[in-house]
Amino acid sequence: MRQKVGRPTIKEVASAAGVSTQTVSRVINERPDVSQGTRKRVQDIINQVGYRPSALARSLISRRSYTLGVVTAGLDYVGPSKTLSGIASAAENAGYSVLLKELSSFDTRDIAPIIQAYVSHHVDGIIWAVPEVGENRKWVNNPLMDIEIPLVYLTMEPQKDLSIVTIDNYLGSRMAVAHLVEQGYRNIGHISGPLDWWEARQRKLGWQDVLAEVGLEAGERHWVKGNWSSESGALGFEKLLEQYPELDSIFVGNDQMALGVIQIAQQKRLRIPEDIALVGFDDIPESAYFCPPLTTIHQDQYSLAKMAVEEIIKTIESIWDESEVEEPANNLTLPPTLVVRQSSRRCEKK
Amino acid sequence: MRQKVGRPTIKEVASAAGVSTQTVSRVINERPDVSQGTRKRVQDIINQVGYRPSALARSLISRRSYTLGVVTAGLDYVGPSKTLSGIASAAENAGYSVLLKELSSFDTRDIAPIIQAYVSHHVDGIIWAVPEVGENRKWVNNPLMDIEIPLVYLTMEPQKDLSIVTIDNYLGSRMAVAHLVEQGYRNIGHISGPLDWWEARQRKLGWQDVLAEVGLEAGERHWVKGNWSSESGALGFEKLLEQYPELDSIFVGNDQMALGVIQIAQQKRLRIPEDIALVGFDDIPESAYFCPPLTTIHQDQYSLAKMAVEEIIKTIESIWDESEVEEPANNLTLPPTLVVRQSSRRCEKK
DNA sequence: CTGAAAGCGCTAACAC
DNA sequence: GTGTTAGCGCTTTCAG
Repeated sequence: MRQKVGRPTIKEVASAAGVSTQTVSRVINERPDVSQGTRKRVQDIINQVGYRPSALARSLISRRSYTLGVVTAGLDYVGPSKTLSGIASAAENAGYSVLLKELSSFDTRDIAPIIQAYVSHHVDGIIWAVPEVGENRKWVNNPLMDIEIPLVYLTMEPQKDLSIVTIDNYLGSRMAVAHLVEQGYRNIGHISGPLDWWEARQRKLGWQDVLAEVGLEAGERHWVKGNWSSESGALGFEKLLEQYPELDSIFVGNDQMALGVIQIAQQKRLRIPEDIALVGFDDIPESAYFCPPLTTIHQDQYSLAKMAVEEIIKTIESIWDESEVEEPANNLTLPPTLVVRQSSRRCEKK
Repeated sequence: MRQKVGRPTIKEVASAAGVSTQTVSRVINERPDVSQGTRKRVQDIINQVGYRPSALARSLISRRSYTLGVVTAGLDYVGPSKTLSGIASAAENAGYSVLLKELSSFDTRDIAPIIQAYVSHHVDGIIWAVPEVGENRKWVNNPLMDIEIPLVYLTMEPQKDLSIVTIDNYLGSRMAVAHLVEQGYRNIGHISGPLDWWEARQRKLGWQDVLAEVGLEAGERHWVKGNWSSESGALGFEKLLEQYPELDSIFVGNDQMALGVIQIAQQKRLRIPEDIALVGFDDIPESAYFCPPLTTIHQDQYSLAKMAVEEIIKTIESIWDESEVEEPANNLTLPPTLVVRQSSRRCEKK
């Protein structure tokens, strides 16, 4: 017959120390109103039996779980996993646990079960760290979403009355294209990401706008659509070369696709940057070691994540501080930076 | 004065439906002993008020949380994040939540706080998805670890009485080197990962053993140490060229370092594979688009993760099935596969 | 089939 | 300083 041991409870500690459970509670919560002697005695027992207060029971009564629900998607991409990493460490530092949920697809529309699960777990806040794709944000202003739980979104179009933290993709794209213009390139093509992604649209728009502003062409034959993969970059480049033979440089929607471009360029004996200059987006670790090293736009997903966590915790705290002033929803936009490497340096065509 | 709204409780549902809380409980747990009429009436109220049973209260009483603690590290690496992705989806499918904790460094030795936090949260099991580095497994057989919680480890040296799920790095390495031998290469160097990593040691060992078995040299001057980064691969390659000039091929400990090798090779006008053949390890998505495409060893981290989750859930269930037979600790080892691309195809040196 | 009572592990609000 | 009483939201006896 197996003896039921289980973990020590506050009651056991109390009786072992000869005090009431209330006193033990005071000790573990570091309340001042316990005498030194009692405190030490209780603390000793606690260490001795390895007592850990039940977070469950505590959350149940205190109505706070110190837990954040975090929704991600595409953890096999560099961006999302880096973001998650930032969220996890920021939450940890703030004393919050992370209840993770990964969406099986980017454009999951039925988010009710997820929210409900989080409600059921009494999370104090939710971070929606999924990029905006297709209709996957349709629900944000739904009546269904009249949740009492603070919610912060990552990487979506800024919107009134919502807490959103995002990288400025449009600005990044402008920086990339402006750099090519400065370097003297005049026939600047674009390989975009899938246009149901908000980020892909922003990046394409930046390209169009900068070219328009300096009086260069950005028409239909000057760009092609990819799907973020290296393969689509390779295919896209071949197509672009056909429809835009004067092409002297490309702003590519992400680094993976740029890698595909590099491969085709090698096959066709096109030199980078002498024949075709290249700028990517994302600054994945490998991009510094492409042949040639890739000029790209660096996004600091880590800071982004930290800001999101700080934002949501601020909101949570404000609810509990009884400060009648509800924390207003904030839109925070982080600027990316340009990293210049060899793939875009101006070289005279021999 | 702020009205306390809060979420609906079982009590409210009960009184709204004119039944006792027990009956509501029976309905949400889909117990058979409720009449059709009552069931429907209760269910309607539930949907109407949007009632969700509290997972906290349930776990507290049922002593099961249907939650898995998952420990990772280095989510900015491809491997760990892919593994986490697999764990998240497998857990989801099995109806378990994931409480995530990311270690700030690989060789965290003081794991007590982590375990204690998980105990406090009543997790049903823990998946330790951190690679074995340095002394970071010292605690596994500690008395401190006399936790009642099932624990499954990923990616560490198989060990009796522990549940371990891992890729066979040694085998993968053997496959890589054997492939080079088959292709006719005879001066096969190695760039290893940091040797405090178990995986790096395994990969190096496979290289040594295969070479020894076929009567080729694998001495001190035939390998150098890297740290997984592309930069270290580049540096390592330069050093290796000096100390091992006859070098005709390299088995590199991971794909990132192989990328560094490729960069240096281009600078030195060494052709791959004509002058130097290359095999990597990991099969990161980019490796198919390196110049040239990289032959490498593919590890299926996703299946690995799935197996770990299945393993731990089996153990958890076995505890609750009162089946006096404790589930024995299992060591599962998954074979990787060789992916042949251009970087290792035998070409006659012109 | 349904309800009443007890209690999971803990803390808030009061007594003493 | 410390103990008592009540109860967080739910489920498990055990009556009816």
